[in-house]
Amino acid sequence: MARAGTTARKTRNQMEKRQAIFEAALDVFSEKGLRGATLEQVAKAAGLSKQNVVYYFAGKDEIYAELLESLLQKWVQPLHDLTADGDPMDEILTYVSRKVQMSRNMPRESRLFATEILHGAPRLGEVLPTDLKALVDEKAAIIQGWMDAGKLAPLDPHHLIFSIWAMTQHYADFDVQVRSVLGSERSATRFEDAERFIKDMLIRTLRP
Amino acid sequence: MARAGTTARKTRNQMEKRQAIFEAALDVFSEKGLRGATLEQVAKAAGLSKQNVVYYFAGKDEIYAELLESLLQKWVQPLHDLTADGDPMDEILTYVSRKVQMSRNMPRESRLFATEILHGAPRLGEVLPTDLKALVDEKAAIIQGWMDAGKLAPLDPHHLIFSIWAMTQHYADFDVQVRSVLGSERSATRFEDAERFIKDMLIRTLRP
DNA sequence: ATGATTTCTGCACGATCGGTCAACATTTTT
DNA sequence: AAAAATGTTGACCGATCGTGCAGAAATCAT
Repeated sequence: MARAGTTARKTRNQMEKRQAIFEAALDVFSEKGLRGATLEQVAKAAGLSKQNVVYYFAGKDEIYAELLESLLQKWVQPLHDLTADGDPMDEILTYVSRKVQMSRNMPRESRLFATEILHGAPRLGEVLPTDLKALVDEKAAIIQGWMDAGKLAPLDPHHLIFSIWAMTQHYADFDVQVRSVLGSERSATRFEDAERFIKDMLIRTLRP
Repeated sequence: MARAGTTARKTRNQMEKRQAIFEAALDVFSEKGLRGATLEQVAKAAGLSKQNVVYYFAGKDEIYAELLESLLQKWVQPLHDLTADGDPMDEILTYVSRKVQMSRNMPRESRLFATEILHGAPRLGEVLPTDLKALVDEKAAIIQGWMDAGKLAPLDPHHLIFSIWAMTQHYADFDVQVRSVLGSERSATRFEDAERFIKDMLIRTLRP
């Protein structure tokens, strides 16, 4: 057959190889960007030949696009899990915890999205003003409800979410800078320190 | 002569052309990244031919390196201007103002540095652990002094500076996302709203 | 075992990019 | 005005990259 993946049906082997390519692509793309990375670097990182990679994916752009799409869900999951059920402050601090945890454990994913958005999000342009906006609006409404009920200090919920994104992701995206400024000793505990700092800041800010 | 710029002496014309190339390079590099941008795109944006650009600069990498270096000073100036002389809260809020202003008026510069650091800062790796660290340590010591004097609530000054960087630069680096989530109406006032939000947050946080 | 299907490679094309060089044009200097 | 220095362009080269394709190799079904 000409190429794998032309049909929706995927064998076990195909899934594994595709997964290996995804993993390699995440490594390479997050470090060098889409345009800065080469197919051969991805292939080598996946332990395959360049032509073999093309057998499993139509091309470089398709790998990148599918990788981005496959990570999107996981990336916004913590915000999804913020619900109106729990205690307001707890919900927000738990969200911060999970976001810091993601910066620590998934820095490649963070940098991948950061680079994409930084360059204008040409491959996310469709989903940002629809899905992401709807999600943020929904959660902002919940937070607004808490504020209206006097359970949190009144602040703009959208910008509150932005500030949490910014502060938490900063430690993944700009890790080199953070480590350089902190020095080698303080760098060891940078994520714990960051989590504590951000939580302290939000507690002081949001306390009614 | 083989090339301009081989000697340190620069004529008026050379300075102007080099400036035009810098301006064009800032446009192109901040949007596409170093590897994603081509010399011809820079040349076209500068109104010159590709060969003519190479006449004024040794090559693409040199343009990028010199551009980065020429912007570095301007980029950290606001932090330099934070001194122990003024009122603690005023100094910090003024710093926030200037950083938000830079995100609004110099988004290309912000994205240029963001991309560079995101990709490991291979061309800044020397200056981050020395100059930048020294600068941040100095200002962190000032803030720490204010906290010790009971003029500000006690918090980690380094992470305080990181959080200000993160929140303010977020509105330049991830502008597409911010605008998508806010929608067209609310986007119009995003920088004013952000400045107010961040200041409110810091006032509540740092109030002793 | 044998034929069909899947997986992988060798070869190579076309395009693009960064950079070189010689020649030509313009400006400045004497 | 002549000469020298500076500025600009056209033609081109080597390298790299993404991709297509024929066919070999391996795996699987019968």
